[in-house]
Amino acid sequence: MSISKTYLPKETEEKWYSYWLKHDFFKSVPDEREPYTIVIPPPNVTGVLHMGHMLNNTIQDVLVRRARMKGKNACWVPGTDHASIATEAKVVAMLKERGISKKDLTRKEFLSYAWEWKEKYGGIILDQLKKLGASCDWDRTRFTMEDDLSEAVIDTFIHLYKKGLIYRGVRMVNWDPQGKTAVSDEEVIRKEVNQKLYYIRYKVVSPESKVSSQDLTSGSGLQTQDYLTIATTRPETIMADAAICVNPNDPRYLDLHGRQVRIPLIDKAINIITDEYVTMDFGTGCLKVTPAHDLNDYELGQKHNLPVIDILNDDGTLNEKAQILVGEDRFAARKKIAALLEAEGYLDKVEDYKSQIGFSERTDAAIEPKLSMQWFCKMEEMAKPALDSVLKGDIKLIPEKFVNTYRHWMENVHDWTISRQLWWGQQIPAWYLPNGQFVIAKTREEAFEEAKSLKSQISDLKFEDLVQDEDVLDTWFSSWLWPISVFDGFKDPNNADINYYYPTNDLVTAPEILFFWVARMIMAGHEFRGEAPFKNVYLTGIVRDKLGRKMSKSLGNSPDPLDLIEKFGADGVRVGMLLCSPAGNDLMFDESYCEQGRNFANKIWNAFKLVKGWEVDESLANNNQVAIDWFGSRFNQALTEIESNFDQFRLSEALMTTYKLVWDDFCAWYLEMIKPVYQQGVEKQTIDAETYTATISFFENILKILHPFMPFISEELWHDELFGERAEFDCCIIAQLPKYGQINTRLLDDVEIVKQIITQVRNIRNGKQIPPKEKLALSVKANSNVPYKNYELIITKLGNIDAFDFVTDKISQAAGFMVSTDEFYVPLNETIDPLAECERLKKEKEYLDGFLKSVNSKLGNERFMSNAKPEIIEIELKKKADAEAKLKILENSLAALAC
RNA sequence: GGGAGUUUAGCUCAGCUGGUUCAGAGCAUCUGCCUUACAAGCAGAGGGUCACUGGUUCGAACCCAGUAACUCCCA
Repeated sequence: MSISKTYLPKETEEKWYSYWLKHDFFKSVPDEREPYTIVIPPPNVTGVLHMGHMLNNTIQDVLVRRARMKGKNACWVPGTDHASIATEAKVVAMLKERGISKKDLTRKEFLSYAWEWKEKYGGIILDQLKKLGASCDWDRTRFTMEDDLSEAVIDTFIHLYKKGLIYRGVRMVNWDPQGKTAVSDEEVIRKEVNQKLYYIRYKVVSPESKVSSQDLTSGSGLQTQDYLTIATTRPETIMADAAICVNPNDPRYLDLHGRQVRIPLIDKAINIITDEYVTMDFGTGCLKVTPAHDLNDYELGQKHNLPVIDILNDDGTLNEKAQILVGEDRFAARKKIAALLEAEGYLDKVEDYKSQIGFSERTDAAIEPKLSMQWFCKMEEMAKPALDSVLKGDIKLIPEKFVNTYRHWMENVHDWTISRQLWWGQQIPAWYLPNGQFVIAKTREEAFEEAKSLKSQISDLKFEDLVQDEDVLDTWFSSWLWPISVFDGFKDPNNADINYYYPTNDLVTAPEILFFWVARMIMAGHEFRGEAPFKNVYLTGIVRDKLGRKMSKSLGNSPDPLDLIEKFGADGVRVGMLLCSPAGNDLMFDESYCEQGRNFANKIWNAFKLVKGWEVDESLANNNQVAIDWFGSRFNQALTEIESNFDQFRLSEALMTTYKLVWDDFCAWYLEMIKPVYQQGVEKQTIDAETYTATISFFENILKILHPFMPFISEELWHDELFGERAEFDCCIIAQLPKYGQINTRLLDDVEIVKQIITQVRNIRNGKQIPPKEKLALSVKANSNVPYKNYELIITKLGNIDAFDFVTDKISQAAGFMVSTDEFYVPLNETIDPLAECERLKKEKEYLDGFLKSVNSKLGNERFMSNAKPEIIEIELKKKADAEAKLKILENSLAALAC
C-alpha cells in the first residue's frame, strides 16, 4: 500500500469521527472513576459557528480529551439555548416570507411555527462542532426550551418569588423598539455616536404681578429673558417635557425661579424648577426634564413630583400624547421637529456632539429608556455567596485579573429585569384576576386554588377568569440553571447524574458574558445546590483579525470556520487556534496559524512515513542506545513541562512544547541520529530490532500526547499496522497518557553540547561552501570531562565526519571552534587565513574579557557578597572559573597564531 | 467620570520569588540547498534602548512613582 506524500485530512476525519461515535467513546455514565465534567456554553440556537466558538470549543475538547486519557470519566455536555429575541426575530422573518404576520397569529400558533423553525435549523451549530472533532456526549444534548428545562425555569421562578427575591414593578427599563421588548442592562452595548446638540428656545411666561415686582426690586428688564434656551440631543421629546430645571446657584437664571416657560410648537406651559443635579457649564445650564424618556430625568421627576408623559409607542413611533407628528418614528420625528422649530424661530443653533448611546445586543436598535411594568429578580442577597466563592478561591478565574472585575460588578449589582415582551420562551407563571390581583403558580389549576384563597378576591371568580402574564422570561434565566438543569438537578435533585457530575470541573467561556452568565450561574449554584457549579472558569480571549478588530459579521472580517477546516484540516485549524491564544488575552487571528498547524500535521505524517519504510534486520547490533536514552529523557522532560502548562491552563504553551518536542527533538535530531544510512539498491532500509522497537514506542507515545490537540491524525496513525494488530476498542482517544519516567539531566546536557558541535561543523561547511556530501575530519582537544567517545557515532553521522580523533595539541591549517571549554578542529585543504582567524579569536576574547570583568566586579563588591544568596555567589564563582579557563585557551591560540 | 489591563524582535507571545553577558520561542525575513520521510521541507544567519522619565537596590524587562499610547469593563 502506497502512503501519500502529504497528510490528507479529509480522508481521515469523517472516518474516525464516526468510529468514535459508533464505539460510544464520547459517552459517559457515572461509574467508580473520578469524573471530569464540562458543560458547553450553550450557543444560541439560531447561531452558526463563528471563530469564537471555534476557539472556545477547541479548548474544551482539548481539556476533555486529555482528561479522558488520564483515566477520568470525561463528560462534555452539549446543547443550545433558545435565544428568545434572536429566534423570535428569525421566526417573524420566516413568517413574513410566507406572507404571515405575527399579529394575526395566536400565541400557540406562533410557537408551533417557532418550534418548526427550531427543528429545521436549530441543530446546525452542533453539527458544525462535530467537524471540529468535538467529543461531546451527544446523547446528553439539551435545549433550554425543552420540557424538563422549562419546568426547572418555572419552578425556580416560583421558588424565588416565594422567597421574596422576585417582584413586579414599574421601572425605567432598556426598551428595544425593534424587538419590542425590555432587555437587561447587560444586553445594552454602548457606542459613541456622532449626534447633534439642538439649542431650543422656550418662551418664558410672564405673569404681570411677578414682572412688576421684579422690576421694582432688581430693575432687570425682561427683554433678554423673553426666551430661555436649552440644549438637547433629543428635540423630538420636547412634547414630553415636564419641567425645565436649572441649578439654584446659577446666577444667570436666578430671576426665573418659580416661573414658567412654554414648550414650543405645542405651546404648553411647564414649570421652571431648580436642582443642584444640573451642571451649570454643560450646554446652556438649562435642562429639559423628560421623565418618561430618560433615566436621570425620571429620578429628577420623582424627586420633584413631575408628571410622566410618555409620547412613544412600543415600536418607537410617536403617540397621540405627542400632539404633533403622531405616528412618525422617533428618528424621523427628530429631523422633522428640528425643521419645524427652525421655521418658527425656536431653533437657536445646532452643534455637533459626540455621546454614548445604548444599542440592543440582539437587534442593534437604539435603546429607548422606557417606563414599564416588568418582573425583576433581586440580586444582592444571591450575589454575596457568589462573590465569596470567587474571593475565597473555591472558584478560580483564569486569568486571575478577572477577579477584580467580578468583584466590582458583584458589589454594585443591579436587580435583573427578567421579563421579556416576547412569546418564544417560558411564559411567566403569574395569573391575573379580573381585579388586577395576581398569584404565582405553576398551572392554572393551582393558580385558581390560590386565587380563591386570596382575601380580597372577587366572590364569583371563575376558572377562565384567570389571565396568565403575556411575557416570557429572559433566556439567561434559563441559562443560569444550565450546569444543574442539564443533569435534571431540579426535576430530581438527588439523581445519580447530578450527584456524580456536579459540581463540574472547568467552564470555558468568553469574558464578555462573565456577568450575564457566569456570575449568575454561580448564584444559581449556591441558591439551588448550595455549591458552586464549577471549579475553574477559563476565560478565553476575543478573536480579532490581524488589525485588532473584533471579528464580526457586519465587518465581514471573519473567515468561515468550515472553510478553514476544508482548507487546513480540523487538526490544522485546532492547532492554529491554540497557537495564537494565550490565556485571557485577545488573539489576533490569521490564517497563517492554521497553515502552521497543517504543516505540523504534515511533518508528523512524513516522520511516520520514514519509520514505516524500515525493516528489522535481526543480525544488526544496536548502535543507537545513546540516542534512545537521550530522547527518552527528553520526552519525559517535555511531559512534565506539558503537565505544568496544563495545570496553569497555558494551553498554547503546552502545545508549543509538544510541537518542539516532535519537530525538533524527535524529527530533526532523534530520527536523524538513528536513521539507517541509505543503501543503494535496497528496497527497504534495514535497522536493528532494539532501535526499531524503541522508536515505535516513542512514536506511539508521541501520538498520545498529540491526541488532545490533533485527534484525527493521531487516531489515523495509531491504527497503522506499524503498531501491530489493534483490537476494535484499542484507540488513541482512550489510550492512557504515558507515565513519567526518569530524566537523565547529565545526558541531556551532554547532548546539548554535541548538538552545538554538529551545528559548528555545519557552519564551517556553509561558510566554506563545502557540500554536505563531502566528508570532513574532526579533532577534539578535550579540556572538559564530557565523554565524547560516547557520542562519536552521533557526531560523525550528523556532521558527516569520516575521522573523529582526540588530540592533545592544536592543529594548524584547520578551522577551529570552541564548545564549552573544549577545542575542535576541522582540517581543511585550503589554507586558513590567519588574519581572519585572529580576528575571530580576538572578538571572542573581547567578549569573555567583558564577561569576566562584570563577574569580578560583582565578586569584588562587598555588598553583593554580604547580601546575595550563597547559591548566587556560587554561580558567579563558577562563571569566573569557566571564563578564565576559556580565556586561557584563547590566549594560547592567539599566541600560537602570533597575533 | 470611575476601575482594570496591556506596551519585550517585522508579527504573535514567553520571561515564575529581582541574580549567568538575560534578553527568549514560534512565525515571518535573509543565505545556501530539489541531500531517497517531508520544498507544507532541510541546513544556517540576521533582527530588540524590554513604551518613556525618575526612584529603590550590590544588581531591574521584573519592584515603586510619574508620563504617554492602546484595549476592556462600569457609569
